[in-house]
Amino acid sequence: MKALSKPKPVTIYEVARHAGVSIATVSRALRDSTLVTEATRARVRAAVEELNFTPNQLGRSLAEGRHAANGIVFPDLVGPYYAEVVLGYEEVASELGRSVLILATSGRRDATAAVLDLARRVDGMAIIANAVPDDVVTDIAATGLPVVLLARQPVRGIDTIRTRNDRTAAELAAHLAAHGHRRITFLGDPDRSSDVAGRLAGLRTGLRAAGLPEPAAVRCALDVAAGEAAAIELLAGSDRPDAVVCANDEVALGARLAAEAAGLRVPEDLAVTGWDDVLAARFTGLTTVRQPMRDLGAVSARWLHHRITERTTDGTPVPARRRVLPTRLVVRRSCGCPAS
Amino acid sequence: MKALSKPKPVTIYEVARHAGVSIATVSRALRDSTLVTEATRARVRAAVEELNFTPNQLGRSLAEGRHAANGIVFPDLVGPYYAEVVLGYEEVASELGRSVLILATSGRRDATAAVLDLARRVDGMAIIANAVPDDVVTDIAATGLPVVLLARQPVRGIDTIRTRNDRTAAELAAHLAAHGHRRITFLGDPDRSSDVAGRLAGLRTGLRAAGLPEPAAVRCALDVAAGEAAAIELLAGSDRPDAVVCANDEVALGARLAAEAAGLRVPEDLAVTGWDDVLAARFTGLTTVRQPMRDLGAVSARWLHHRITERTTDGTPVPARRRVLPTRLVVRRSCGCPAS
DNA sequence: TTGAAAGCGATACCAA
DNA sequence: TTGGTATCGCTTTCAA
Repeated sequence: MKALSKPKPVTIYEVARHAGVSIATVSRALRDSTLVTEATRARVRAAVEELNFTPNQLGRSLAEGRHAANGIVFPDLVGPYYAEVVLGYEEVASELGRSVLILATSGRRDATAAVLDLARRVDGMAIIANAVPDDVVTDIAATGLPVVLLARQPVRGIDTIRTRNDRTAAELAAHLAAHGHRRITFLGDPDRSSDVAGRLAGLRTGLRAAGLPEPAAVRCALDVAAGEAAAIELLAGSDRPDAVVCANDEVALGARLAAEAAGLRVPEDLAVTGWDDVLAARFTGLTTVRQPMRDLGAVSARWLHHRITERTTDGTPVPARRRVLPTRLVVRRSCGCPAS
Repeated sequence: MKALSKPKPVTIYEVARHAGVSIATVSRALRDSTLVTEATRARVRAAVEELNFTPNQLGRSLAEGRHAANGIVFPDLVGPYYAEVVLGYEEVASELGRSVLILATSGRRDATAAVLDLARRVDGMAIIANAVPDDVVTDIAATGLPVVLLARQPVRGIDTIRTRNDRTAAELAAHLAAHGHRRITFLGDPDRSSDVAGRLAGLRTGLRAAGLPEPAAVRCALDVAAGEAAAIELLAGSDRPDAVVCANDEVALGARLAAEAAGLRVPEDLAVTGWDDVLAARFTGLTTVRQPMRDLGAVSARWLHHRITERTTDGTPVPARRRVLPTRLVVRRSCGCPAS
């Protein structure tokens, strides 16, 4: 063992010298097939083996003018929601030979700077929900960097993929109405998420169609504690609802805790529904809505790849794409249905 | 608008020309403070503004000889476990000014190649559990690339961080023994995860200490379906246990389903415990063990950063570090304790 | 089929 | 304090 301090990186030059060829030939041998004799290719391979050469990705990328990497930006990874999206994204991206850089923006003051930094390291990026403000999104897209938006209000000229909120929420409303629930309250903040806004809008539509009064809406964050706190206050009020439709499952679970604490039975005294169908929903009989989160990530990775590769063959600007993935009402006990 | 086809990247050269200085000065103005007049700095800044210049990260990294990026490798992101680890890792890494590349190896044939590719794109990487085989780990570490192992059997010469399995599992065993459970079976595969192996070992130790017989061990994967299937078979057998200790919460939830299907009450007829304390555990009264997953990621990011930065000042090779983070038994109903 | 050499876009050393 | 220029490691014409 020599000095461990500097593991002396092996470059293409050494390989070339070792194989008795030029660096150009080494480069070719390592990628093209046609332009190199099988004999020389073998010599190069041998040298590569012997020297344990591994091409420097930076040099390569710089020369090729591409990163061969994609980014994905999300608020955080709390709860299974975003994690699933990221997983679907990663799977497809790496199938397509691209590395994946992640960035969580929640709770950091320099989110914008971080996203701009990310933009310098990738050939395209997906942005989930409200991870970054609109103007940053448009700024980045204006750079020419391919961007795809997920679970977020579309921005002009940018590809967007969402999951169905309105229609399924309306369906949920009809279902609750059929159960005889009349005084329905929505728990969640429509101003902080376009998904939540869509769910509330759908709920409104559905209730109206059922001839029921407008639902009240109580703002709260998307976690158990927030849902519990909001529900405690709500249930202590004079005009207690007979059903709460929650923006997601965590909130619903929190609402349930509040109901228990208030001595109310679910669903007899208070129906509760969620959204996302997390594991806990299944095991607590929570009626909810399932969405194809993995697909959301997968599709976005695929779209991004198209954008990235198409942009080399510059033709007419391909118009922005939109897609809404289907969601499905999952009926369990908490809405008033008999235990299955 | 001109041709949108080639957004013509703005380089440091244009900025230099625009500001009437050399590229060296531009570079300085954008980083050092001392070596540039405030006046010239202003001119450079103006040019940067006007041209909307953004430095190319590849050029920069190549020149600096570093990626300013870290990798993290995990089997998958299913369940909250790895997601939390990744989140903790990302948070610290980006605080330290490093980007984060992720790689999921589960269910891909070319896992090794993918990890090696990742190794070319980062200054260091964390590897979780059995995401990649030992020999690959040592190969990468031999490269000189800083590596830290998480929730995994230590490898000679490599930093490793784990969470406490044995001791807490023994504690759990004692708790179950105190409940009067005597015939205890373990559900999980100790051969596929050092965490699982540690939990089983701890269970053994604890039961022995309590004067109870050796636990049976039934192998199964770490998801609900696997747990359910394994438990169905187990409970159908002639020598039914009175408690099953599961390798994680998902398995425990599956076991519970099996118990219900078999007409057994939990915990009266069968006690069930899990590991991880996922959300569903809390809401189903599952006795389990909580681990600091976020910390696991955070600490590893910090260690990695040390390794990466220390290696410039080459001195004596710092010996590999080891750390075991504490875990905590969370007692709920499923072990036999009264509902709290 | 192969080699020489010109980039790719920054950093940083050496002079001035 | 500034400019000129070598350098990082690779890809890719252009000739031979």
